[in-house]
Amino acid sequence: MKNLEIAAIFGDMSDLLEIQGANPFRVRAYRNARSSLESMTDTVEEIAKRGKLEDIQGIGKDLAGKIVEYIESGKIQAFEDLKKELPVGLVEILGIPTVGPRTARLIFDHFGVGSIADLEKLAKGGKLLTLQGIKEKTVQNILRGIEICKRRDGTFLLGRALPIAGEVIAALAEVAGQIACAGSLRRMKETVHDVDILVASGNADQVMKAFRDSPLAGRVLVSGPTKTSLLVTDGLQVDLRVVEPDSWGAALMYFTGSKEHNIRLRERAIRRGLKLNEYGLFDEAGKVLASKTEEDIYAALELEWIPPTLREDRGEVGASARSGGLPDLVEVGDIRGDLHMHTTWSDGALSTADMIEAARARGYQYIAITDHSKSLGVAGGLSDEDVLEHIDEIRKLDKKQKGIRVLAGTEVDIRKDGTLDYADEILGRLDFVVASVHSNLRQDRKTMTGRVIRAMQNPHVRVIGHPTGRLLGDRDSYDLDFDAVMAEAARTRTCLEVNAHYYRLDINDVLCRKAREAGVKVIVSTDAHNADDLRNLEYGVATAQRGWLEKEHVLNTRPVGEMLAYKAS
DNA sequence: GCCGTTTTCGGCCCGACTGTTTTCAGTCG
Repeated sequence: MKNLEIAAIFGDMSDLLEIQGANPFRVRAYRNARSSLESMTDTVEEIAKRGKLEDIQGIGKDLAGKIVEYIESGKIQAFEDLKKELPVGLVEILGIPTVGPRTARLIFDHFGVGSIADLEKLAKGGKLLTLQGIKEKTVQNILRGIEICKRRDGTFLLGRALPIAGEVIAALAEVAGQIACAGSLRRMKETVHDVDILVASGNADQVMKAFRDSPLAGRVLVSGPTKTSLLVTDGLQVDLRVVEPDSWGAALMYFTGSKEHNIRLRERAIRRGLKLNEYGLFDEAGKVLASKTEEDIYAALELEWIPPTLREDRGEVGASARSGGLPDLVEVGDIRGDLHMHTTWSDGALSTADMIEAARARGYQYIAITDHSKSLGVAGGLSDEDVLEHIDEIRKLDKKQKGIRVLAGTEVDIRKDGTLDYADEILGRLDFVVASVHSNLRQDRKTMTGRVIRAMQNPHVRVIGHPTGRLLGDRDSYDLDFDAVMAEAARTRTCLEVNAHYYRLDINDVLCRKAREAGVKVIVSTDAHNADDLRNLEYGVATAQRGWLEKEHVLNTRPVGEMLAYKAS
């Protein structure tokens, strides 16, 4: 995807320009452009063809020219020139916590260092101490930063970090007045760098002490009167901030971000002659106009309250200024059925009966049992005979249920040529068919796209499971032309899954929004292999929210009859 | 380098914490 390639180049350019000491606003322009390109749903190639690149937020004449240059020649000369002056390895050095552009530049100018490994040797050899302004403490911080870089590899999965945040909140509940999770975790980003916890209390010292003394706490990184950062399990960094109860709303907004969303709000405040910071919204005389709740502050800026999952500066501020402009987001409680789960018939941990019971306990009106198909040997895929036998079992169990409908389903493999792993005769006997790619993952774009499209053309296939196949931090997406996939999904009334497992979250937020725009419905399912996995639904719903999806865009918010009628097979 | 409810030039978000400093620069979020 050229969007992401160009975004990465703009990101590297912004870092190198910053190290070079360029105009900070120019640096920011490149960063803004990167962020725009990363969250776009259309490809730059198409937009360029239409001559509309300058319509993209943060792209002006100059950057539009650079995008065209990259599309046509595969490189950007300005970036090549920059790399001649500064090694691109400085970008990774800038990624070390505590090392900013000035330090990176200082070190490079004296030692010509161009990688983290080289920097680590210098630091350990005591060479950095010869530099003006660097003493032992700074060296130790750089080395610690390098360690953090190596260990955390930058990110933690949402589904790992959120439970830890819950434990911290529970541990501090007694000493905290109000307490909440903020930051990217509150926005439910798929991966987070750290956990932000916000507390309102008139006695900050007591809260900070309780935090430092809690059994979860590992090494303390910084600790002042309003902020303490420390490391917990697995090197996850938790930042705790304490604010006065009167500025709770302003602080919660500020620390929830995103940074870009906050900047948008501050600009709006400035245009009104106001100032917004973490303490409140102030007029020119310094008088507080709003601070206690987020709703108050948004209202004082003539905005509707914006749900945290939308706060990414993807048009939400503008939408919130118009009455009814914000989406009425789908919620966990709207989901009536989970349509992707496994049992001991293939690679699940529970029997069919136990899985049904676990799902019923969550209050669903319907579920689909969808074990793997025959060619997925590693996951115990069911033979033709087995799947027929399993259908019988599910039908018998369904008859015994009250209040929950159990659909006989399958997660059928999409074979490498786009045909399915069961004959239509078998698929026709099932109530619900999920079709997924599990093999030959490295096909080229055209082949893979054709393969998925062919599967969608089968009238029995209601949804494509984990459509991109990515595994967060471990495996990239298949190479798919999503414009073509979405168009065919809309035409055939085939849904795309939002696989809710926090290791997948597939499709992601950006593709959810694209699906909405393309008129494609999604189905949020857990792909549960045990009872605990069923709880992952909240991550999938949050991803749908981040993609601006409303109840009507999510098929499994509908009653079972209506859901099944959507693609009549 | 972008962008327009003050606009096509002159702005561009704001404060806390740390370390190396005697009043502030750098980094971070």
